[in-house]
Amino acid sequence: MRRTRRLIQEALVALILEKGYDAVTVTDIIERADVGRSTFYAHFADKQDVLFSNLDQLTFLHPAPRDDPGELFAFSRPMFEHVREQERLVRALMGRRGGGLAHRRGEQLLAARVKDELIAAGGRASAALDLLVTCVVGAFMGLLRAWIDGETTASPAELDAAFRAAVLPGVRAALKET
Amino acid sequence: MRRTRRLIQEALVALILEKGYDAVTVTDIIERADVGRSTFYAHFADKQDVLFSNLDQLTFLHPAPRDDPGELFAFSRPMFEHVREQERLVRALMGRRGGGLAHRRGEQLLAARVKDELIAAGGRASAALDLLVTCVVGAFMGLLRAWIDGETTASPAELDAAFRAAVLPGVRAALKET
DNA sequence: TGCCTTTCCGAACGAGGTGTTCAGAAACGA
DNA sequence: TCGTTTCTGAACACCTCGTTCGGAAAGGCA
Repeated sequence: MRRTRRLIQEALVALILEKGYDAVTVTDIIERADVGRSTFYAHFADKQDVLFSNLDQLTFLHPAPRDDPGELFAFSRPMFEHVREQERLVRALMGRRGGGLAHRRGEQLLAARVKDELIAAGGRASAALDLLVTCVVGAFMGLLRAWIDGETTASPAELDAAFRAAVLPGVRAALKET
Repeated sequence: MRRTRRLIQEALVALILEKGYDAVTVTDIIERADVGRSTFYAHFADKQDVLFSNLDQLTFLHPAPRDDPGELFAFSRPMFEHVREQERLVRALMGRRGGGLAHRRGEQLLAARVKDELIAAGGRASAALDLLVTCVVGAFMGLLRAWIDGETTASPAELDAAFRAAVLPGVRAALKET
């Protein structure tokens, strides 16, 4: 049943926020969800499976594509806003407490997007461009995790501004050289 | 004995490179090190303790301080070079296989250093500066991990160049505004 | 209502990991 | 040679995992 799946997913999210992903055991989950042990394994392969099953619900990972092809990194602000709206779920899945697994998924999706934008803006695919993408993604994910882990209380607008200010000058300079 | 400690540390490094940190068990370690179980617990509290005990040997985490106060982020190139020299140990401790624990230590040390440099270069301590620091550290650690995990084969000089090109324009602009 | 199918329950199991304890062996220094 | 430090490895209680299985509960359908 779909209800059972949801109970298990929500139990894991709640427990991650309390103890951190690594400390949560399957036994914890089934007790919290009030579900039989065999029922758990009928729906999910293991703990990680539950974690990933929550990932689809993170709307900020699937932002609206290129509305305005003129502006670079237009995803930034909406993403930070989505993150704030889904604060609870994001904190559980993407922060330090989440064990880093979901974080890597986010990095990969973002890297693909950033690379697309840079190429669309005139960059040529090359090893140097990949390094630039890595820097941009690193900066963005750094800000994201700082906010998720409560190291900053900045608003989405401020995070967006900091990201653009830090990264856009270097990116523009790199694109002009091509 | 110091020899025993070293045997255990080296066993963990070797095993991380083979299986990844999470998959390594204490039993694995003592078998590889050819050491009694009780001996292990006489020297280390647990697996994580062994991991952290290796951290002091990472020379790139303790770079020579501010030789030339004029140049921003002078640590970058020497760090990438140190990383290459200690490739094996760095791969085990700082890469994805290392479980991310040591990676966070590196982030913290680097963040403190970057913040110091920015303030020495005329930046004023503020929330905005902290966000900038986060971006810079994110970019650097992103490059570092990309190299560690074999996503790029760039040389230390190339990594350094990519880091500076991506980050310095934004940093200079931010410093001028103050 | 009665029947049948799907779903869930929870106890039990074996396998494997953890960290501790302890008596004895080995190495070492004086 | 003697005494101290260090290591050994078996045994321990405890926890977690993922599976199995008989039976209970829920739900559709006639």
